[in-house]
Amino acid sequence: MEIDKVYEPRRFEPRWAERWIEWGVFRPEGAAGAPVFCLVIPPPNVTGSLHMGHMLEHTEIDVTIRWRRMRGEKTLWLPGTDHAGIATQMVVTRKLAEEGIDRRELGRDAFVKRVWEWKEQYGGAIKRQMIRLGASCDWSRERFTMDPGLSRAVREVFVRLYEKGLIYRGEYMVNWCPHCHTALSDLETVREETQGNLWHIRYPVKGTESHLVVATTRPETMLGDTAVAVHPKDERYAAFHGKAAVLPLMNREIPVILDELADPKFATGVVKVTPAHDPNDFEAGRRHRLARIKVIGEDGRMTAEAGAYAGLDRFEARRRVVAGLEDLGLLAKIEPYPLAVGKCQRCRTVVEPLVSTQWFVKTKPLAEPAIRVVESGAIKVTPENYTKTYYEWMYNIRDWCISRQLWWGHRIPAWHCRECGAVMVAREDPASCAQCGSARIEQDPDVLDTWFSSALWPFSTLGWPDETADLKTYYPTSLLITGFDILFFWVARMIMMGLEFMGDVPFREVYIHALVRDAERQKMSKTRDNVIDPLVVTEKYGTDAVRMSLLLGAAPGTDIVLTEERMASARAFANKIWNAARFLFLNMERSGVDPLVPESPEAAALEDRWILSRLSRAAEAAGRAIEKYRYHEAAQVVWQFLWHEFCDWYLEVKKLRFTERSGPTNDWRNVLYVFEASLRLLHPLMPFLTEELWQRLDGASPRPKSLALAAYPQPDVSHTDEEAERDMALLQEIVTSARNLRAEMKADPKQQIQGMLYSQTGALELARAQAGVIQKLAGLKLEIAAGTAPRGEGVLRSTPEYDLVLRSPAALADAQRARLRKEIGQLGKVIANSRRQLEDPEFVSRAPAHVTESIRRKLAEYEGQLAKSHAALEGLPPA
RNA sequence: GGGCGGUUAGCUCAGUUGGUCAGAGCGCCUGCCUUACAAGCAGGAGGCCGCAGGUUCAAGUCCUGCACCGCCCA
Repeated sequence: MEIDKVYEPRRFEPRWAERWIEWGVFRPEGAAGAPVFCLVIPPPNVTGSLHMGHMLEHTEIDVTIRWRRMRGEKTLWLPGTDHAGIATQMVVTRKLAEEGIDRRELGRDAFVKRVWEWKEQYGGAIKRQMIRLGASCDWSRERFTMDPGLSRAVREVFVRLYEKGLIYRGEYMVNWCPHCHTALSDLETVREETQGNLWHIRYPVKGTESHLVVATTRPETMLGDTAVAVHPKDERYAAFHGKAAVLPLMNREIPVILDELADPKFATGVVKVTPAHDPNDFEAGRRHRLARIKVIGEDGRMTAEAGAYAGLDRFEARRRVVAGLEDLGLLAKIEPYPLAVGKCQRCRTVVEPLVSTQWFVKTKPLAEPAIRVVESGAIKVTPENYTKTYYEWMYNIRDWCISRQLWWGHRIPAWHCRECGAVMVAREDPASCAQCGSARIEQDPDVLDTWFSSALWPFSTLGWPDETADLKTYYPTSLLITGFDILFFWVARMIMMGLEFMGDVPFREVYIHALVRDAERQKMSKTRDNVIDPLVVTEKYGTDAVRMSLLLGAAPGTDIVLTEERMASARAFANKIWNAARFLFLNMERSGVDPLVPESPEAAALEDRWILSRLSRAAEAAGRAIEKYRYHEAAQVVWQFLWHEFCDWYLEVKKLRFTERSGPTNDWRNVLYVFEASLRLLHPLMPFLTEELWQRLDGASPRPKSLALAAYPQPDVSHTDEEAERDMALLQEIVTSARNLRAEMKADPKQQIQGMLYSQTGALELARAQAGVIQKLAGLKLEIAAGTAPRGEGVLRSTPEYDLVLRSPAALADAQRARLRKEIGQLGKVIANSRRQLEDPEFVSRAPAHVTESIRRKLAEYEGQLAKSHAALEGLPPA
């Protein structure tokens, strides 16, 4: 059997990625009555390409999915992408601009057509990448938020919510991005700490010689001021109640109003009120029935209302306004002031709070049941801490602005009658006005927020509003794995929509994964230029190694620091497994054994009983860890088992038993059995390597075409063998102490050394039975005797179970003496500790028996060892 | 301002209900090209578990305060 000397994943990973799909391995199967497990992917943007965050998310999902599948569950991972309204429109607009085409000249329909063309051409990148990385999704069920079916779901939901009064249209203040030229939801604006100023401006008070000084971070908005507010209880300004101020630069008279908007403790305690350009002022404006004067337009330029400043960019207007005030001597002072500026999540433009007519979802009624399902545990969130964040947001939820002034997306199914002004919201496009019969109706130009369609994802992807078989089988889905950054954007909204339209939760569990950071603990981002491209490192280290390096760090609630060193070490692990396989295959040939895996082991030798017991425990621990999203633990358990138990000890012992042309002995059958089971154990974590190796084995009886469909190793009580584990541990200890002594006496690695082992316990029998193994692994010629070691024979290691003595030149006495003294010192400390505890009557009377008992036993052992160490020290020739 | 989290070996982190739990990987030191693997093998060093109190027979583990760091929301 041919096998490369070094693990080279590039040679087989792409092949398996394709074959798994060809073979239909990832379609949900499972015996009748098998449990169903379904997970819908957090849909990546069609515009995007895969980054490390995706790879982590997909790896965790894939581990879970593969493990469930191997457990025989009917398992579905449903993939797809969302249409990313703003991002995609921006990308295509830019591309058109490069061709010298203006989107507006092109027109809406032609533009949308171009976006679809673009999507067909580039939108497949994510899918290809996912396939390459082995994501075990059922691609036959791939969905896109703009698919006809999902679009129908969007429309149905919109109509139903509208009919129920949960969608309304109105003039409100929204976050407006002057660059993307659309309204944004609160969540789509990100706050950024910026160094700004607090400008203190004097507003002359009419009919007096005095001024009111207002402080503002946005002086240009003063052009739209329609009031000045002071706190009703602020005595300082009592004299100004009922007066009016004269707005500088505009010479407009504006009232001094009493409102709690003004914080007496902040700056001067006087605040200018601009109802058209600030959310708080907007509310104050309503309370006091103030006019709203819009001085900044949708394009970020000053409107005609801004008088002399009309047409200026808003930031230029700011400079001019400040200069103007200065000229008038009305600028009291400029104070540096840090502030959190709202920016567009997509393009980083400073958002402008603007009053405009938008569509909103009334969220309170939807939020209440969504809070309850988490409180009641109908949805279990891991790590649990995130529930607090969730509640916090949900209790203070605000209405959701869902209209976007874009062309790419689900167009709002509302029609406006130009004759009578009626608004119609309908499942089918109307031909005429329902109220006046006029044919002069026009569809609302806006589209819906992409998250509106994403919120329906767990059921729209399964066929809703039709009652499809998939919907019946897979809803509610079992689990959602996603990042905390979209807890509000997406998770909360899916819960609300799922409850409203399916009458049930969209998923039973949510696992929130960590963030991937670089070596300096920085978040990976394009702007920081510290991203590790998954496909690049996958080429270099192998997909399996990158997966493993992510998993090893994936402890719940802990961010992952990812470095290439980690990937290199994971690759070393893969290489180790690869070479273990290579060793087996080469030796099989030599021994004339077929790669035929028996159905059950024929445990005979100690190492067989031991490894089967360890395998059973590893399978149990790995499964339990995956189930609890403790991926780091699963990875560690499997790593430890395969490398440090299977390779380091089991194969090393078996190596001694393989002889040429031996044929299929029990040793061989057991090795093959354990190796095959180990590949199954490792498969969810490292699918490519394990599949590649597994395919080179045959089964004694028919087996699935892919390892992905084989059974995950089950914990097997008939294989757990405490005695074998104890004996093997003792054997390992004997070998290790012999190697340790050899190192201490600086023995030539190739030199066989004369040794004596004395024991008065069960170790005697074990050592006699395993003498051959000990001798070979430790490089000894060993004599075994009952009793304890006599003095002064050579270097000694003594334990409660045995004394091991290696013959050595007297010159080594110094090294031994140092070691023994150190040992004696350490023993002295633990003995003193144990004694102190045991002499404390409180401890003895209150601690449970097993604790005191174990300390008593240990104390006896320590004392015995101390005596032996002393004796050995005295037996040494004088220094 | 409100909320959440972190502080354990040189680095990155585990440590599930308080009772030998002081651990892993990487790095470091020593010796080995032992025909599966130098991406390896064998051996080893290294930690008052952030600081100060408290609860308990017993505290990385529970409570309080403090210090520093990070994140979210206003």
